[in-house]
Amino acid sequence: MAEPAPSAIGFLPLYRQVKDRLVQRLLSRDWPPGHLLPSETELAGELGVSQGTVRKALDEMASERLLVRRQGRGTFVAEHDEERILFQFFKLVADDGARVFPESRVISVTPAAADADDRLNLALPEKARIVRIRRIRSLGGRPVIVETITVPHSVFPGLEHGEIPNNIYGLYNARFGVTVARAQEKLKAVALGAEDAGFLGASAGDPALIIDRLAIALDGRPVERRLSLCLTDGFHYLSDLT
Amino acid sequence: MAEPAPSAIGFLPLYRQVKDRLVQRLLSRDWPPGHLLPSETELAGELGVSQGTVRKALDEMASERLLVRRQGRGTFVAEHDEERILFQFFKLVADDGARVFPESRVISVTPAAADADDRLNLALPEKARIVRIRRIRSLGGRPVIVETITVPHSVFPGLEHGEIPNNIYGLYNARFGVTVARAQEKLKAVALGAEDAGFLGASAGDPALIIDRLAIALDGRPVERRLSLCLTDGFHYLSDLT
DNA sequence: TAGTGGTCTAGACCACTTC
DNA sequence: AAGTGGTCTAGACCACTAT
Repeated sequence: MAEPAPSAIGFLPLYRQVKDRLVQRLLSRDWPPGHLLPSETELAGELGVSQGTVRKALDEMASERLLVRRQGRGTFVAEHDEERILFQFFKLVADDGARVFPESRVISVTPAAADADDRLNLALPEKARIVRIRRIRSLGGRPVIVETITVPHSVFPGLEHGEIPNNIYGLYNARFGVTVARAQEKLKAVALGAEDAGFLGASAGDPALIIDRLAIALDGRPVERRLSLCLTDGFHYLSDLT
Repeated sequence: MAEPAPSAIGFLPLYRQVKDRLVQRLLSRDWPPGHLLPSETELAGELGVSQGTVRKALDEMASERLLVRRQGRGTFVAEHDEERILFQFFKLVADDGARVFPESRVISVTPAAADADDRLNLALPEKARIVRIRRIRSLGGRPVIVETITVPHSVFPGLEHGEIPNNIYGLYNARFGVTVARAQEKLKAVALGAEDAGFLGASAGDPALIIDRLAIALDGRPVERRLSLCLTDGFHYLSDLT
């Protein structure tokens, strides 16, 4: 690690090599969520680099929300608690600005064969199996979201057996060792169909926001596709352009 | 600047003080967009701090897109060119992923008194004047957005006289010295009204995405409110959750 | 070749938390 | 008082750009 370690594809700084090694330890669950990492000085000693180089790697991982740094206490592996979900992944906010974590009522959990659309989005091979979860989510007691989650059976084997908790990313993490690191959402306005309108206590043809999310795991794999059909009277999708 | 400079409200690191001074020079137009800043070493000498401290201030400003750093060339003041607008502020993307800068056809430019809603959003006093711009924007030749822009007359005096270019943030910058630094967007799904449907070649009642943007200038003032009514067949709003 | 930003090091001290 | 991350410094060398 003391060597410059030139790479065929340009130049890879030492702090990036350090970061890659630390990410590996997250992937291997060597350091599970909530775990306290060794101090910068200890890591520097272990890896044979200076404390400043370790620092740069840790700072970059913290900026990607993989770690949480707390002065005086230490550096911790980030957790998928409700607060993180609420701010990083749940963008629907009441018009008065209040952020509320939605409650969920599961409608169905169905194993099935992946169709062409699923295979394309989740990068799955022919004949792959998926699990589809359908649930209604409520904000302040009012049903406002019809959610359809599609995940590869290979990534979450046996997901269809057992409870589906409200915070499903916490389950992915705890039961399957899969950490959702980031996501991409595509939004459109659509007219509600009869069935969805029924779930939401609205009328067929009413406008609704459809959020098409693809969630990416720590290792870069797409691990979940989620379609959310949302009523937006009283709520809005909040997007910060920074 | 060599003093720790303790503050009544906690502790303000030296690099933040340096950053504040550099931001002031941007605000004062001492360094206009596109300008090449002095090198890190020169700035460090001028300000009486180490090069590493200047570096940290510049890095933070670059991460906020106020500056652009280019190895071997220098550090430049960011510009509001089309490319930046396209990636930072224009989130509507063709379904095949192509990013296209929209063309604009101005419908009206109207000075008026600010209503209660305008005053609330733009933090304006009673009896303030505003200018309202209405235009139709097209993607690939097809009209898909009805845009209503509301700006304080006090911030952009005389805006109503003269051409409204397609890239209006470039105009704010060049003609009025106002740099839009960030924005917040609130999205809802709505049913199209008859007039808007006419502009877009759609039918009244069709679902549309409404984007309610508040743009914030470099100094933190809200300087523009923009309502965009968008058709989303063939296009979507792209949001990255990182 | 000269100048810029980017990386890396070593060491000092500060602010915050815990014991 | 001890340990952590956060700041600041000084200096060396590397990668990239322009001339």
